[in-house]
Amino acid sequence: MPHSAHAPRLGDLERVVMDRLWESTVAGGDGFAGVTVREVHEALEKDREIAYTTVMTVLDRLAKKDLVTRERDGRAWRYLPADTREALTARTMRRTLDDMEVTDRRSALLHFLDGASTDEIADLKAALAEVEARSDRPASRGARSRRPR
Amino acid sequence: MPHSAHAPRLGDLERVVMDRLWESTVAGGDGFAGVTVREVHEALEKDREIAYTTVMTVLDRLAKKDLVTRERDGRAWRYLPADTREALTARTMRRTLDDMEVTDRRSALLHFLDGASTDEIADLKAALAEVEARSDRPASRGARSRRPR
DNA sequence: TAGTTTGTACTACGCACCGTCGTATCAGAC
DNA sequence: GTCTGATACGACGGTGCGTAGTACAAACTA
Repeated sequence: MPHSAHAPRLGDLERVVMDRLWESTVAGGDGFAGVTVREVHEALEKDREIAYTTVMTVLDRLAKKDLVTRERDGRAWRYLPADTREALTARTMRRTLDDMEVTDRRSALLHFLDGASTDEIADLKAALAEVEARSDRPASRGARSRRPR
Repeated sequence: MPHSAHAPRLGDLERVVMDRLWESTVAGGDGFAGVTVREVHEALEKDREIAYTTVMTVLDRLAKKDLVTRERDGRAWRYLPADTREALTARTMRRTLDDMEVTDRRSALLHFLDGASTDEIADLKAALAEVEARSDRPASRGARSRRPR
């Protein structure tokens, strides 16, 4: 198992920038090749005053943390989220669970469910059903076996 | 929804100290009234060199973050973990899930399960069964309020 | 081709958090 | 009244993050 990189904590601005990248990913659809610093900056500037270089620094740090990747596009870089929001969320949750070295995992999960809405419980059951279906038919590879590296 | 207190991040030493408190809680059993700075210090000193006041500072900070509570005992304070390891773990996980504002929670949970062992899946199912049993018999009070020690 | 624009790279500053501890001080036991 | 065990308070260095300036290279443009 290729134990992926940890999931570092996100600062407030880092989070806003990630939000922006994720948003662009959705909007951009399949052939999405990332956004430039300028694009992120212009988007953020609609809400608050912020320097272009600030955005650049943040993007740079996110890249160093492997939360985003980047590809050259002429002189500029195009930044892409390394993971979906959902994958990063899951990784962070998992890291918490692993790091805390709980002795009674069932109890921890119980506490977790304690704070869950009925909607969320339904989501969880759906997810559970899905992994089970998956392991029932391990041959059906393709669509779902794509791991979010 | 009454969004409970946040779950601040733990530093390395803070974590070690919490570990110690939790350990004492288990060992101390029911009438456990907390440990003193001295006791924590003596325990930590077995593994590494560390000043008494360092331990005091850490305990103090943990108290300020409401991760531990303290009660007077003569001139000294006795410190107790505010939550079990399991409860804190769950709260931290929940916080991640809530804060990340996932649009597709089912997908996030699916990713989460992706990293789970079969053991863990079993734990999760057990926990799920438990909350369901609980909500099936909402009249059976006592059960809900009895904390899973 | 010289100036303007557009983009990055590098450096820096202030603040908050955390590991680390020293010093001051205070309440009791002798 | 001094000694001991305890706290309170303050401080310093490192690191992460928000913030941005400056220096410099490439590409357009007049």
